[in-house]
Amino acid sequence: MKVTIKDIAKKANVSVTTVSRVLNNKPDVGDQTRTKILKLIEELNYKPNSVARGLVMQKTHTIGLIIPDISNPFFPQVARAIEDKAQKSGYSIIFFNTDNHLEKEKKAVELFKSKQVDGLIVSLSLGNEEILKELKAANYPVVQIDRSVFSNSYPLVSIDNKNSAYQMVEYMLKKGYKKIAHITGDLKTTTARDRLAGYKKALNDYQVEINEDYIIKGDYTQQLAFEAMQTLLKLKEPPTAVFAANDLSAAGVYKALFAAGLNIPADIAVAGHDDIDIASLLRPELTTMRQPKYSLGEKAVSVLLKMIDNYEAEVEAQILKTKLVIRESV
Amino acid sequence: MKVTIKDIAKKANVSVTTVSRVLNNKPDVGDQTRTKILKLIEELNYKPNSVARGLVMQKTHTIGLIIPDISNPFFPQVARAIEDKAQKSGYSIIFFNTDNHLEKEKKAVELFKSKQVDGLIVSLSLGNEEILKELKAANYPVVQIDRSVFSNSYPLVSIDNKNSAYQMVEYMLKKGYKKIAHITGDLKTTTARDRLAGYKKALNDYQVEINEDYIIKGDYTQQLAFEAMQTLLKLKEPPTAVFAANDLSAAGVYKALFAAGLNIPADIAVAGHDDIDIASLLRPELTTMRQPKYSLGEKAVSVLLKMIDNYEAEVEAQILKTKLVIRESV
DNA sequence: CTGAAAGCGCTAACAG
DNA sequence: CTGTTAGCGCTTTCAG
Repeated sequence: MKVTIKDIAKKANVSVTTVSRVLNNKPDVGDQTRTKILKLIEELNYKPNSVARGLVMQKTHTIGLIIPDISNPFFPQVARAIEDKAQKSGYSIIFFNTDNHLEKEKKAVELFKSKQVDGLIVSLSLGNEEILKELKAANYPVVQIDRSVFSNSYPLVSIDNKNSAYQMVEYMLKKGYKKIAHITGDLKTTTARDRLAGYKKALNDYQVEINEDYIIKGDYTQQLAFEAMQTLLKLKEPPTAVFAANDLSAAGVYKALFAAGLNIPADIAVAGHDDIDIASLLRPELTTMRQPKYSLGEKAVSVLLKMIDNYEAEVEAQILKTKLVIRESV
Repeated sequence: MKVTIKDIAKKANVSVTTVSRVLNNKPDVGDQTRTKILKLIEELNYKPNSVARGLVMQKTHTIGLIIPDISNPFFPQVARAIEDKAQKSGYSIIFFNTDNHLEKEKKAVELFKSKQVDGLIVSLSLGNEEILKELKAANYPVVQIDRSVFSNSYPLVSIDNKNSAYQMVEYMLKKGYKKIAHITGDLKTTTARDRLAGYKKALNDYQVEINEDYIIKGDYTQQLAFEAMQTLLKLKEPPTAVFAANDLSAAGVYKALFAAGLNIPADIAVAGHDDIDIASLLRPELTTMRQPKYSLGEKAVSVLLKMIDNYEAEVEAQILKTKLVIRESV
């Protein structure tokens, strides 16, 4: 059967305490005893049961990750960074996909609490401020990633979405485009709202009137962006450029444009946001704003670990920089 | 502080045993007592500690997932399916990236054992048969996904890679291509070896001589495929078609071809494998073999759960079908 | 229908 | 330097 600390103790003729001491590299163990025990551990291939350890230590060395969808190309790199960083620090990652579904987000939090994870990295939807309030009241370590649903509660690791969108639209404006449409992201998220705000601000600052027909609601998916673009094309006066809220949406725009026999950027210019892998693979290559996806993940973990180690420590939001990546589509 | 079963018991003036009974929906509890306890649980917002439960039940309702890299576009969909299916069955997923690194794979297994996960879904590299043998000896529930490193030990959920590659090459052959090169995947994996075998077999069956210069070792990454294609182009007699071991490699091939000012498929035809999202986004759209990624993940979980529930149950390998997706690149 | 007692595997005072 | 004791939060006989 499974070998436990007792087995080691018995075979070594010592108490479990002593075994526990060598397991945890504590002093106060005779050299002879120590080596004897170490040998036994080796021989019997004993591995401490971390569930038992977790129970007494009140610490599981596990982090819960709550994201909308790991198969959305933005998240794998973030998740990879999170797992890398966690791995290095001796933590494991349990992940949970929510599809931005409020009920699933709640379920995830309950699950993680019952699993006694040491902290949470979350990307929630607007409407779930309650969750964070409760967590906060219980002093649970949490960091928000990508989007914030309740900014004053927990540190956020993200980018300045408004400014990032602004930069892109400004670039388009400076290129001479005036009829710029915007396909939004899921407006249940702060990121989508902020990008929309950035788009509007840029137009305002450059004295270009905002045309509500040019703002179509999307949800960050290719499919909806495809349909949005079709709507845009049916306009009396179609736009000459479109800023898609993310690259996946830009890909949907590409498809609609190709289907209509239009050329990018000659007929209509297209910009995206995020710089996911496919951006440089699209033809023409997509002009977009690069998010430091890997860094976001790393930072989130380091901020969280700081909170875990010392809840009182001052942990600040980390707003990383995006970068305009000029390629061929604008 | 955290509310425990004891707190509930105390407030309800009953023993913890009774509370435990209602927690687990056991009979033999008076209606009055039950409702009283239920009310208290609600009021105090009590959630059972699953670490403690896991310790006594010897069951954590957790599955360990060992994959090379979640940010490789093939895996997110698989991972999503795994998490979905697990979630539905009350299990959580801890994931671990190994980069096909033998040491990391070992570390992952050790970690998961110490965490007492109920089972493992693994995608390992050749050279780590030992791991599986040990696991097997300990009767640990494991299912291999995508690739097998030790076929007779544990069930494999995957596709018939040899046959799949064969189909693609056969299609190219029938299209009239004779000078077909192959950029392999990472030959530390069975998938890459099988695809290579399928490629060779197709050429043989169609009496096309195998030209070793046309077989370039890759590792499933875009970068190496890019370089491989450059090598191919320098050949005295460059190929007229190339079968890349996966779509990511095909993307690398695209880049090299574009850089050389060549047209696809006019100058050189390109085929991939897997049908990841970008395949239909590339221009020209990529002809490839579709892997049922989501199904692979689902099946892996259901096979594993069967093993967990009853280790003796006969669980068979699941070899799913791939599908030739003809688009524009061949 | 209910409770007392034991124990899952481990750590942590406290003695000696 | 080492062992005894208690206990983490929960489930499970076994009595009553």
